[in-house]
Amino acid sequence: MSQETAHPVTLLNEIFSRAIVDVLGPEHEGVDPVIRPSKSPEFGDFQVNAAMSLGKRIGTPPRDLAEKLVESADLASIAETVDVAGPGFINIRLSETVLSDALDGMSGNGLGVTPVDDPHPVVIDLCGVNVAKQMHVGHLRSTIIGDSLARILERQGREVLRENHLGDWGLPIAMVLQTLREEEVDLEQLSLDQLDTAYRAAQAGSKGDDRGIAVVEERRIGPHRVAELEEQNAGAESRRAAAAETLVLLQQGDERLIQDWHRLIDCTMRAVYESLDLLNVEMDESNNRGESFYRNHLPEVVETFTANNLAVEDEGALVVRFEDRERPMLIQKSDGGFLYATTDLAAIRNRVVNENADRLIYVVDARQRDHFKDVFDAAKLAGWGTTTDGHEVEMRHIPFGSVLGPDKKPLKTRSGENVTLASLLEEAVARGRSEVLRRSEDERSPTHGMSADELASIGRAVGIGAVKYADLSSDLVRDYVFDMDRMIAFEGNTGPYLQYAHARICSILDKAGVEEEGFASKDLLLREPAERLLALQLLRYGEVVASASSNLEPHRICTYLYELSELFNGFYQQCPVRKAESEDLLLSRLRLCDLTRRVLSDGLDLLGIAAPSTM
RNA sequence: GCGGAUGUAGCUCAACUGGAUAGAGCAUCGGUCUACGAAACCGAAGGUUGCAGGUUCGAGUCCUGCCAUCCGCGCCA
Repeated sequence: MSQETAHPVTLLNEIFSRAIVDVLGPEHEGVDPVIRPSKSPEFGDFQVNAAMSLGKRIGTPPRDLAEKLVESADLASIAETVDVAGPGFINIRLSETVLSDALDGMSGNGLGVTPVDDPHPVVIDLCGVNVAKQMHVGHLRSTIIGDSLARILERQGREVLRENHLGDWGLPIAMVLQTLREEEVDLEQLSLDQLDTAYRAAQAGSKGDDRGIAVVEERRIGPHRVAELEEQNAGAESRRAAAAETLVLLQQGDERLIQDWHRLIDCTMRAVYESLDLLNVEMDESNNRGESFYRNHLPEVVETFTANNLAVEDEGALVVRFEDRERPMLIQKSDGGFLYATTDLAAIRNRVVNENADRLIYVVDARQRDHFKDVFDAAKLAGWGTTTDGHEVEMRHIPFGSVLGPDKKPLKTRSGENVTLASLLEEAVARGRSEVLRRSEDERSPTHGMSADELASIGRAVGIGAVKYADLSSDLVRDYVFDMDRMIAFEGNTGPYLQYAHARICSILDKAGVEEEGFASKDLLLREPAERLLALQLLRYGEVVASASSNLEPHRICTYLYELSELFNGFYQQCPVRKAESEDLLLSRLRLCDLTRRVLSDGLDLLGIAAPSTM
């Protein structure tokens, strides 16, 4: 790549790194010049912030140092203006050619996204379906955040393994099987509703547990309450005993029970795949890596800990202790049974040792922070913090907040039950469709006269896109209030706003009637402020994807795309494309439109959001 | 009790990891179309960044102490 087609930030980094060494000496080799986009167009295109922190460290007034750097830096061929301002900011306005050449470079080069060269796969643990339980809003977040992170990493060329850590084994499943048998449900005709009922019956039956009594006793609540719970407990105990027997049979591979178990999974997963499909998330059976997958690995995992004195017995159970905290982690119960921590450890071992992954990402709600801290630390103690070829493994829990209702409490239905994912998506699709339909009734709308099928499909993309965008567009750890009216709005920082900008560009390009070859190699003219601002924003795309990837924060892409859409709309307002005053300007602006369209479409794809060409 | 997260305009959220006058969008008020798609654009108004200290040229961002809300804390997952 010649110097002329390099990215402006790359150019400025090189020039100012050299200037820093020239002015301050070779010991300042590799110091970051801190190049940033300018905060405001009045300051130019880019600012260099290094003079201030450096000046302080070496005892030179920052402004003087900034002057010296500017003197030493060879900017004549690329900059229009260079100024030192304020306490020591260096403001730079680049020449039109540097910008247009850089756009040329990004246009033919993956839109400026630089590939990451790492042969290790990345594992992303997402979705987390419980068999026999319908998906709810928590699964929504885990699934679409995880899917977006996967897309971002894949976009950089990394191999990503999406793993759905199914809750498909153990006592809870045995209890459901037991309940279904008692109620003589025909498993061949098993419906999701029946399964749901059985799950809740099983839960209710076993949950009048000891903990309830402990709490009641602790708080010195009346003895009648204790007696009540004890009575419940008696029933629960007998149910648990029955379930435990069922579990033993299941573990021994009882043929009929295994067959029932498969039916249970099929019934649950059919609905799961339907929702995933609607969400535009690509996952199928091959992504299932649940508890049953690891069930035979658990004794070995525990063995690794005991053999290395990493686990000790405590009140009959096996616990791992950590130096920096009181709280131990249980890996085996006093009755010999294993816990979810054990399964998570088995998964880490498999992902590192067998799949050779060097990055493990867990998209699980924020309440499990402590759990993952423990599991990661324990895995490192066991030696699974390094791949077999010696790379350090990065284990990251991506904690996300809860979805709240209008009352700011976790989202529930009016009757107090969890909102199912299916019902939520159904509402999103219905809202998207009605919005699209309503606007298509306007004779001047490009969607006017489209077939019902086409409108329905666009409406689906709008509704689902709205929900996904709302979920991904703010800092993940924060709770957010689910408000369909705000999400589906076409104004403001929403999915539909971005989709609209995209559709509008498609329409211009379509109506211009010029094929891509007609403008692909034409000169980009960036004379108008709006053209220049749009160009600068387009040039940031690669860096934004890189930052979303290293921080694992999809909302950075959302903010960027929103700003891009705003700048495009400003450009659209001020710069006629089809009615441009000359042929050269027409072609140049078509190129800007096309580049913007490609970045919008690529960015929305990283979020897993469809970009219809008409809406 | 211990540990963790969050707190920014009336509301919903940003702030490129310590940089210039803390930015957007809703909502409110006022301007732009016989439309390159007005589902858009431009403008006005709105702030002691929970509180109090500290670190330095410079703090929403780092440190200390409080306050409020939420979450977690050994044989559930």
